[in-house]
Amino acid sequence: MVEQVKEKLPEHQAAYQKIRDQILFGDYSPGQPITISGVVEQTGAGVTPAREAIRRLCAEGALEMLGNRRLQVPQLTLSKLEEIKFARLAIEPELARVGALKISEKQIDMMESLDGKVNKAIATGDIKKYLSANFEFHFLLYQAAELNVLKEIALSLWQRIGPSLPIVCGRFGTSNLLDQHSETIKALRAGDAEATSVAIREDLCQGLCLIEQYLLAHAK
Amino acid sequence: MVEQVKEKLPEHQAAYQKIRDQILFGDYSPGQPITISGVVEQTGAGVTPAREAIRRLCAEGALEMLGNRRLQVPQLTLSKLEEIKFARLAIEPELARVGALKISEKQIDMMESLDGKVNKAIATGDIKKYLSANFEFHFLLYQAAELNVLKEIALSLWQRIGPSLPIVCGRFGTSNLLDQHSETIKALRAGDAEATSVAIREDLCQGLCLIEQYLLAHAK
DNA sequence: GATTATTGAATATGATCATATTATTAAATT
DNA sequence: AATTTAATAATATGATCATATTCAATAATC
Repeated sequence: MVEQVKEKLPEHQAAYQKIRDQILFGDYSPGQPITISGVVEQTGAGVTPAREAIRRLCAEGALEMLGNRRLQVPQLTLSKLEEIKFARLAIEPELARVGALKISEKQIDMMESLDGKVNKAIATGDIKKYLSANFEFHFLLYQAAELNVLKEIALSLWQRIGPSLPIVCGRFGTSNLLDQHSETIKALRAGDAEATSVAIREDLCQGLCLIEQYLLAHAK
Repeated sequence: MVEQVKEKLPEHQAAYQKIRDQILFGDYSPGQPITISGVVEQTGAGVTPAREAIRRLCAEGALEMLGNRRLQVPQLTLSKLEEIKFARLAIEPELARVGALKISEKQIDMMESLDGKVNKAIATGDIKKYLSANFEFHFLLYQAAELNVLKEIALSLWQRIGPSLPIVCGRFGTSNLLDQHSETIKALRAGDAEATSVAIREDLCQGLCLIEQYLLAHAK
């Protein structure tokens, strides 16, 4: 008998995902205050599930508890960015390497299609589309690696920079966002795991350097 | 860990810390089911704060949501351990290196004292004492690094192995736990950050290899 | 004028309850 | 005997409410 996949995920998970995506794709600004009632309104969840979602996001570094019972989207400082950079460069190339060993042709096709979306978003200057397509591009590869611990760490790190990306992009414009993904696709098609890892590393470096420049320019 | 000791921290934080410490120091077993009412009893918190604490622990990988509305302490598989090993060896030596640059004499004294507790616990075969003293030894150093993002990642990784440690120790006995900490203290006293990093790396490797051996021996 | 109290609004917090879901046990069917 | 079905108990879930805390604006004091 075919088991029916009933996807009725709990409110707290639905709320978590909704807010998380909003954070990842630039719907919130660094330093923006977050309230429970705000999350309740945004997600349609009850107060208790909303609180659960918030605690989870705090644990992942996507939100920040201020001590005085207040919540906010964290500010990205230069020193925090350096930590994130270190961790991402340690984790994500490994995810890419192992992902390359396990990914299927069909999934590579999907990545190529996502790469197209990325380019289109860059061309049209649609920042949110760019962010979501870029995210999906990377995490489709990471997902293939079947390394859930490392993938969770990577996700947490992405959540920490999400809110700053629209500001950085707005400053430099999407035109400066070169597409580094074709190298990745090429390496994947060739079945070259090491080259895939290097390509992803290059991609990360480029993006992180842009943010670095922005923060340097705006440091006092 | 070392949360800011506020006047009165919220129930959900107190509950989180209590359960987390129990997980870190081996009061729970891998695969053990966790219930909300159980957490309520353990912590004295209400249902809502208990749920918040649980969600946070899930986000940190200390607990696991089973899909069927059930919770458990995660099982440590060999493949998961390999991921954790990779991440810990990437993150913790860096925390040690930067910690060595910033740590004070007084704090080194404290670490030396903790090292004494570790040795004593090994001698007396007190596993829980060993686990907590060892944890404090490492995280005092990591705390000094003032790299909160990396420290949070490290903590999450420790939480994932915690439940398996009493079993491993019970199998091999505490007598096999050589003390690798004196090298760390020596390097810190000499102000040698690189040597500190190497010493911590060695310490991690030793511990991780023990767990690896155990899992290999018990894999089917 | 600057600092300190005070008030009220907004918000977080924690408890309680009704409902929905799941697991477990016992009974019934094949 | 093995499997399926039904009933029960345990548990998670989500809503509501009373209370406590904090912030912001105003008034009072120096």
